[in-house]
Amino acid sequence: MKVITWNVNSVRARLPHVELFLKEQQPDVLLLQELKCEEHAFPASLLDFGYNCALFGQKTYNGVAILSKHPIEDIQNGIPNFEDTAARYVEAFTGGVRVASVYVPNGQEIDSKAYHYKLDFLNALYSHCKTLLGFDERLVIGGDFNIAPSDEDVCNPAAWQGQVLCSQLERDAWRKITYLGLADAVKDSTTGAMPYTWWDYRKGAFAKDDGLRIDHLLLSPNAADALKTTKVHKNMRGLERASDHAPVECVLTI
DNA sequence: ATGGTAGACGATCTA
Repeated sequence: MKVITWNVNSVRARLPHVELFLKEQQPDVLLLQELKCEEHAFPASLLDFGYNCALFGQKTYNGVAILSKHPIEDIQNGIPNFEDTAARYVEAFTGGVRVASVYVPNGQEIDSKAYHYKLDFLNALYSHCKTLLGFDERLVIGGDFNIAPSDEDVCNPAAWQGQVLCSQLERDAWRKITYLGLADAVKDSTTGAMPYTWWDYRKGAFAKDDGLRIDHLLLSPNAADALKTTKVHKNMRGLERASDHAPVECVLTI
């Protein structure tokens, strides 16, 4: 089973890329973030590729979805027990796996209101992950976490020292979630340099490979036992009018 | 302390 997560930065602006990607990669499950549209505005053509969809949309900002070749059941919009006006989390059971598409808040500036909202969101995600792990299912949580877990995940750590995406409190929150027993699929299957998943549109960051690894796939023990390969589809970031994020893939032997 | 780019949207806001 192939599961891929991708922050598309507007699904309508990225329609040709997403269509191309579905055709070429045929993922079983595609977890999307930053749709930037409501459900009625989601491009129907994407479902013509043979996908079912669980969609938690929002106008202008945020919006997350699960596309799956398999039937989708047990859909949950938003993190349970967390008040949030933003559409940043959708979860469902499909093809024998529980999957979630998560778009963690960016945080804007250290100590800003947005930063504390990010930490609150991560704390709620931690609590919910603890609940989900109690189900003892195969679980894949994919998304844009807006956290580079360590300096190995940053091309230029000095420039990002203490900044949002790299601050200690964010990394502490990440560590707390993974220490529940969730595997960082890409890290665990990578030898040598970590692949980046996001490159800023500004200052020619992609051309310089000045990126960060902030999009992740977290696997429960049952899913991690089945992990075969991972891959970052960096080529998608190099296209004209690309999202600033590349798709991140894992293949499970189930 | 701001800039650089992108997207939605129609002046700024988020990233």
